[in-house]
Amino acid sequence: MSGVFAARARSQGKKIRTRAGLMDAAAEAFARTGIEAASINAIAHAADVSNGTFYNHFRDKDEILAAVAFGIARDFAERIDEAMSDIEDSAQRVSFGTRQFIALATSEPTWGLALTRAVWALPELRREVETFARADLDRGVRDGTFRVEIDDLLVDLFMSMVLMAIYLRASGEANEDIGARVAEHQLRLLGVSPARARRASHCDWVPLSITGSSQ
Amino acid sequence: MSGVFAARARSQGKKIRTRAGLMDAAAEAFARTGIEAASINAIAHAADVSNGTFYNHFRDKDEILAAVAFGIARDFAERIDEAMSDIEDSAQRVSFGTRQFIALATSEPTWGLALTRAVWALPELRREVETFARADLDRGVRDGTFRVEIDDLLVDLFMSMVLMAIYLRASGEANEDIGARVAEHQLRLLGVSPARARRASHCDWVPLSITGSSQ
DNA sequence: GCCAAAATTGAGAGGTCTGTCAATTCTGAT
DNA sequence: ATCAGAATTGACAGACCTCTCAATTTTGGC
Repeated sequence: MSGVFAARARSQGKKIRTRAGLMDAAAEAFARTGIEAASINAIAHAADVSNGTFYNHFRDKDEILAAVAFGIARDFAERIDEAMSDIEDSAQRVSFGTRQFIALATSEPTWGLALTRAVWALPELRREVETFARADLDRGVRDGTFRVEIDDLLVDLFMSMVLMAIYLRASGEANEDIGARVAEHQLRLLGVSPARARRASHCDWVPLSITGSSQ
Repeated sequence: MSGVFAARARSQGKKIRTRAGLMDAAAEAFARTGIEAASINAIAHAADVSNGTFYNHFRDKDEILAAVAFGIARDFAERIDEAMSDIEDSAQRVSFGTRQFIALATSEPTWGLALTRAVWALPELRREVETFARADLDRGVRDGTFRVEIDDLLVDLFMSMVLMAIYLRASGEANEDIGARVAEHQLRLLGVSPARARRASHCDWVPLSITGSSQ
């Protein structure tokens, strides 16, 4: 029942394993109660260490929040990047990225919610995720698939749409096709024809899942 | 230097004035430090009353949060509704609503930020604002201006775009034309032609402002 | 101006949280 | 197996927070 950080650190030395356990406990607490309400005492207790040990690994809550959030974001980006390495069509790449990002965040709600909460507390995290997303948007403009100028605002809006989708999914207000529907809206926003937007976003796919792909 | 709730309650009885002072102080605290970090002690102190007085008006922080957030949202909705009573064109109405909402939230950043923070804590608040926005979307579908089906997801996405715009504006990352640009993206998403979307969202207008219109 | 009712005050009980540190236990290189 | 250094423990000081309540001040209808 240990988390993803711990699973990945299983073969490492003690210090790294303890750190990973704290990060899993923190992600779980951030997701369940929100960042502010998660106390260091509670995180340490959930990780089965004393509270003093927390301070041997992190200076304060901000530091573990950054470690957790950037760790999750980087992990998501790597998985998605790898999974779409063989997709050439820009519209397909954008819709695939959106769908997979939402699917990953949903397959491990702890991570998804922790991420949506952290984005507003860590502007740098938002920029890092957006840089990742922007590559495929620029690509689509270069090859003529998209007919709008890609600027910071557009990328921010895409981000806000994905965050809303993760929130709706995690709170039970939306079902699993929300990723495809958000992707379709995004493609229309990019100037793709309605027919092609629908085709590119509702095609068959294999959703990634955190637990599934690390095994 | 007192806030908007207080200004509006100036001619009322003492109890109402004290309550309004607490609500202004709370909005200010929620906007500056976030909802969780704002303590009741600090709110009472900022409102120049003792902490015991707080409990004479509100049961706890949730109750004052709801009062503040619904108060702001209702105020925004009324002002915008009135200001666009003579606009007939559906595309114009939608873009006007978006622009004015962002302009109002920006003209009083305290209110704008308090609102964006409260939306995630009060699902009922989000639904109320969305109901207000949805009327013009449905109208546009009926009269043939918009060519997409309006469902809950679409309205949620519009909301997320507006919240992102308010956040960017309040954090200094965007300038004042962001409202028009967001409105333009929204119209394109609704199936309006790019040319008409641009025309309807970038036209001349008179931005509302909280302080300005109550005087 | 009077005075009952309403509103406000502020001290404090009881609770939680952060961050520290001396004492203890564990780890892994030899 | 040994042991020096690394990691962990848990009690605790100091800070802050919520909510209560008896005492005090203010309000506004007459």
